Amino acid sequence: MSNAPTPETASHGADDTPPFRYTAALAQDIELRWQAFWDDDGTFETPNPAGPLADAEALAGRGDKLFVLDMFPYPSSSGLHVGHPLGYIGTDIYCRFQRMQGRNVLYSMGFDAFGLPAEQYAVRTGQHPAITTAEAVTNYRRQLHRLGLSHDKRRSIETTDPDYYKWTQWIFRTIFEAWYDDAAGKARHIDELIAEFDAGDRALPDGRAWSTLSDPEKEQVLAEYRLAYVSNAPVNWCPGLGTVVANEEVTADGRSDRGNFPVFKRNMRQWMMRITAYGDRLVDDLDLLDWTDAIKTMQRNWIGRSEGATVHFPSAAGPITVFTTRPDTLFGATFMVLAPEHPLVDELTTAEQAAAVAAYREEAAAKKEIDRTDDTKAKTGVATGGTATNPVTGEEIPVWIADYVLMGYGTGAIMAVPCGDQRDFDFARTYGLDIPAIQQPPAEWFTGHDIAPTDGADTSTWPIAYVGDAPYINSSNGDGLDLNGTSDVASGVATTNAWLEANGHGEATINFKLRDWLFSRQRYWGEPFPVVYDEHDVAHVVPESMLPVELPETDSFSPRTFDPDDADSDPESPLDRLTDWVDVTLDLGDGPKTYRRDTNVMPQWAGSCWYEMRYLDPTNDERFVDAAVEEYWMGPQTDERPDHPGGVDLYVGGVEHAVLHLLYARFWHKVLYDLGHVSSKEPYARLFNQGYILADAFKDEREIYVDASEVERRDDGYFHDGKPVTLEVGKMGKSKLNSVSPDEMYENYGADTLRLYEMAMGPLDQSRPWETRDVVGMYRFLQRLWRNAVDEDTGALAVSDDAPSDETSRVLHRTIDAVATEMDNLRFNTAIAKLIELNNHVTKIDAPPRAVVEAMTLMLAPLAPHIAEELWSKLGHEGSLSHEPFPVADPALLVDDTIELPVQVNGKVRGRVVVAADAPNDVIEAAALAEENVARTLDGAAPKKVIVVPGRMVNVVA
RNA sequence: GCCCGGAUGGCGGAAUUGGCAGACGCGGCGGACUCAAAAUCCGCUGGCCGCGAGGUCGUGUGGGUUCAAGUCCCACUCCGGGCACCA
Repeated sequence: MSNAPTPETASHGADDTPPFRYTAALAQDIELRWQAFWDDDGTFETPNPAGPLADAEALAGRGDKLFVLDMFPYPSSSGLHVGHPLGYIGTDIYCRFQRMQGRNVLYSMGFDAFGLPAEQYAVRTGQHPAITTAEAVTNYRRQLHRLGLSHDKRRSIETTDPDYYKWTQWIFRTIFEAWYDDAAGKARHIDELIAEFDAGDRALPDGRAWSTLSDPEKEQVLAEYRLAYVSNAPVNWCPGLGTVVANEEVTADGRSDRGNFPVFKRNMRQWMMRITAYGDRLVDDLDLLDWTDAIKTMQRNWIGRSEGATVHFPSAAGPITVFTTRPDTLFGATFMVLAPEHPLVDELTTAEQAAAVAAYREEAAAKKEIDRTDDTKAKTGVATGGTATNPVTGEEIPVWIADYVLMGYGTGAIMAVPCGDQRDFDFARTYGLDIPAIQQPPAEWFTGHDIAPTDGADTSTWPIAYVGDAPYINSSNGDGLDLNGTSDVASGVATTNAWLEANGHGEATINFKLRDWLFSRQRYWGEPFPVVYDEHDVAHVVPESMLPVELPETDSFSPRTFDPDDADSDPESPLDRLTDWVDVTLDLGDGPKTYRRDTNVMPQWAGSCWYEMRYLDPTNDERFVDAAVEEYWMGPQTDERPDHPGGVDLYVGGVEHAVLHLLYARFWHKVLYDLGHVSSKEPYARLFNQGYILADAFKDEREIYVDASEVERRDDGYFHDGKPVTLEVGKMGKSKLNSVSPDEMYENYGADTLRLYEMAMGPLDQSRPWETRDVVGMYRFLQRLWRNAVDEDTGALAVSDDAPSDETSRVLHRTIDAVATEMDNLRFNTAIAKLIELNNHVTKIDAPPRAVVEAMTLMLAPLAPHIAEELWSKLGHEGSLSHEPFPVADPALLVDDTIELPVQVNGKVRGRVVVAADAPNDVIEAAALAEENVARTLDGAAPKKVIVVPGRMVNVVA
């Protein structure tokens, strides 16, 4: 370990500022020196148990492992604003604190550098995305480094680096070569499936004999099983962007979320990922995760698992199939509603209704999805004139069409149970359809709605549908199905499902809202697929030895865009034009042959689906991560919890990734787990969502943002250039002209002040508004703390070797106790407040005792590491304090001999008494009643009751 | 429409299982230093009444439980986020 750096000279602030005052200039001097020291010293390099970064000796000196991860940034050309590093500062403090607790902490940072924004920026400026991305990454690295984050820089990655995306492609290859074995409940290698087909142990779904199939036919069959497959699925074609966008990238009104261009549905050959195979496990394993209930709920809702039944209603046009979560209510199904686009509508429609149906379908087709699904509008529909047979009652029920039923969801048809569903009830009342009761509502329900109780099927007086548990009535068909009298929905569902299955009318079904993941993009700036097609158009993944498939150089990286309204245009990827690259001769095991490369690239999510694992073993060129290294850092902590799934110990990031990123990463991780490549079942054991930094933004009368830094506050409002402007609070961002750069803060206050300010603003998980003028508070705190230890005129240490007073010791140890607890729980705002209190106490001491200053310096170190290192060095210590033990509170100093208790009379504080900490209740009571103001308030009246809460307070009930 | 959060001084926020509301910071006021200002330092700072001792009101609104409610329960208002007729 090298020696601590020495300051060159005293810094100089304003004319008569003492030369060794903690000014912004001195802070900068200190910060740059210590950042250089940490780099040279390798202070934050973390040893691995195996592989290139293994260091057995260093590892032996460390305690338990801790893997802390930030959601890595997408480097934009405009650089960081002070909102970006909020979470990074939090994780850095936590890591520094845990290092001082002896943990072996892995903490690094990478860059998610592929993606459409870089490509679009490059298109706008005419520069290659590789160049603009590299510049943005360099700027981000500088800004983050200047913040003093304790990253292990050897472990940093960029998703655009071929050495990184080689393994992204390898994982794609692995997923392509896998299938989901429902019986085993896990993914297996595709060769095992082929072996089963070859041996005749598994039949083809369509009954053909495997041995009679040609190779391309076999490949077609296998594509039905593979976890990555090409599908001729409907996609969202956006001619204005020249690319296909995912469902989740389309806004509610059917436009692209980037650029706001129209989006059209069209069919296209696309790579898909079979994430739906993991629907159950993605839901069930949420129970193993230390995430907030809010995020878990969002994932559950997105996956949308609902258990119910598929039911077939016979009709003249063939069976109409619906999915229902409430098959137990089939006896109340008195009509059906189909989407206007449903393929059976034509056949069901009678001659009399043909004109009305045609008109309605035309009307529905012209509506946007948002209008069709607008809940505030009245439901419309028309009868087809056709009927279907309710399979449990045998009754003919009318079939309607209505635009609120969407072809894209479920089967595009529903059964309507008007007595138990408000939407169906409204529809039935509007169009005069039958509403027989199938449950007997309780008496209170009738009185609650001011109507006379009815029984039997009559619902004519009901104002609304009855939704709730109640005994079934009219729910028996004399053919083996009888629910009458039962009031338990679960058993009603189970009984009905069994009957449907036994009689061939349907079966129990689990339905997911989750769809397979559209995994290809017609763009340039992404990972190329490691896929080639042969003369039969069969996809082959290239062997591992041919990875990475590098993104070819080109100057024409823009997607070809079209008239945004031209729905009939054909997508063309930038890679399509590079024929030298597309047409390739390879030997895939049966001699050199000509192939055509896949010209799609992967979506931005790909690189972020596994990046945490590359931090573990960034230079490994044999494997994406060494197995022993993965197990050390991410293996299940079964000693902590028997069902611990493994994964990152703490993952911090914004709630905007609650669904997509987290779900995709979990899916990839589970595939890798099933195939034995990782020991952890889940990538992120604990998730913490940080808040956002908000900032005032101002709009002028044209509704255009004005530069927030130029706005003047007056008593009568806000003004820009003398004109009134309106205030709008929101996320900080370049487009709102309210960004504050960290560079500005480094220059005016220093990184330590910025770190403290961001943490002191409020709890880490809460959004809070930025106020530049408040930053000075933390700057003053550091100045006072510095002055307590250092003579501002000479720069010499100004501590005494005296033992601290009893009072000071108690304050110190109470602070140690509180700060350690608060830091361990990520409550840095209150940890800072406790340190300020201690420092304010120390300020009152002439020459503060060394023991107090040393402990205070160590406690400050995670929060404001540079000034702490400098003080530690001035206190005569060699090297960095980063691995010094965090101070430990002496329990004896946490308890006082005497305590002051508030005394209430009827709940209002009337006085205070000082008693021995271990005083018995009757002594406390006597003291309380004797207190002057208490006695006066009681005015001689005898108290009815006295409540003594030991150590807390006394309440006298008069 | 449904679901999930949230609402505390002029501002950001603090407050174990219900137990002294307003820690800490900003701002404001007063003072020290200075020719003066800035910076820095010290003190005060929820509203109202009172010379004071003290009293009184007070955690979005209205009820309730309790010796005691920011905290628990019921109803409501507003703000933020998520979902979108999910069958």
